[in-house]
Amino acid sequence: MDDKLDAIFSALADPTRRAILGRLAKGKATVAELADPFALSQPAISKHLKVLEQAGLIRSGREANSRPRVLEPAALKTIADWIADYRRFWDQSFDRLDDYLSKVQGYEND
Amino acid sequence: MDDKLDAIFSALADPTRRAILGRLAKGKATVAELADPFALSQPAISKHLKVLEQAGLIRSGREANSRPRVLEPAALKTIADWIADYRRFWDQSFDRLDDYLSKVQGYEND
DNA sequence: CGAGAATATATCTATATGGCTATATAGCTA
DNA sequence: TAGCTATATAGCCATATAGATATATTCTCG
Repeated sequence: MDDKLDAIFSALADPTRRAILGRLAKGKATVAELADPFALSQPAISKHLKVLEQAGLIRSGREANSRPRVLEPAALKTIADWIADYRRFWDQSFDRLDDYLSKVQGYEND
Repeated sequence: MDDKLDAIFSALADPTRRAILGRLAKGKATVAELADPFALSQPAISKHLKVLEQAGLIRSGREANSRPRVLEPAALKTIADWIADYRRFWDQSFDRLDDYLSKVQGYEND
């Protein structure tokens, strides 16, 4: 798990890679599309994509000639869960809100 | 802001540093106390602390002979906010819950 | 099958990072 | 002030990372 967190945090510690995730949040994209906004070589982008994929933040597909990438939310959830343990430090109302919700359980939630 | 995120994510991409934050979540601690659980030299720990401090994740105090560290939650909130933009990708109920809360606003929240 | 398009891999270079040991600094306390 | 304690800084080494360019691979299409 530590290794997972290492890889995910490390992958996110780069503005290019975060921007790529931002783009993928709008939907599937090819390598060329992902590279377009940047003044970087295509291999540089491929390298960033490899880092993201190894961290589990994205996945590669296969579509004719191209290998489109999609977001893989599980990895983001992993670190969101990690951070959640610290939430009480900045969000005063968190404990009470959490408490409140656990009692309500009546709101629409499948 | 990108620089800030770079520094924070990068600081978190190390298990030793995350463990230090975990310890500080239980309260203020001296460098010696923070170093204790690890098989690392004192200078190595001091370096990690510097990284955490430059990322804004901790602060140094001054108490007689020692320089105790405390958690600085704002930096963690910064990345929690960043991740929040992706929450809808893994949390199906998020949109509706968010909607629900914005209507209630009557729960105890100062 | 041959050409072109999309992407990956290899190799090289420069810089960053994490660890160590040795040493410096700062504040108590006798 | 001298010495002890707590911590920081300097300098060194090994490895990792982010770029680049050149080249290889894999499909598609005529």
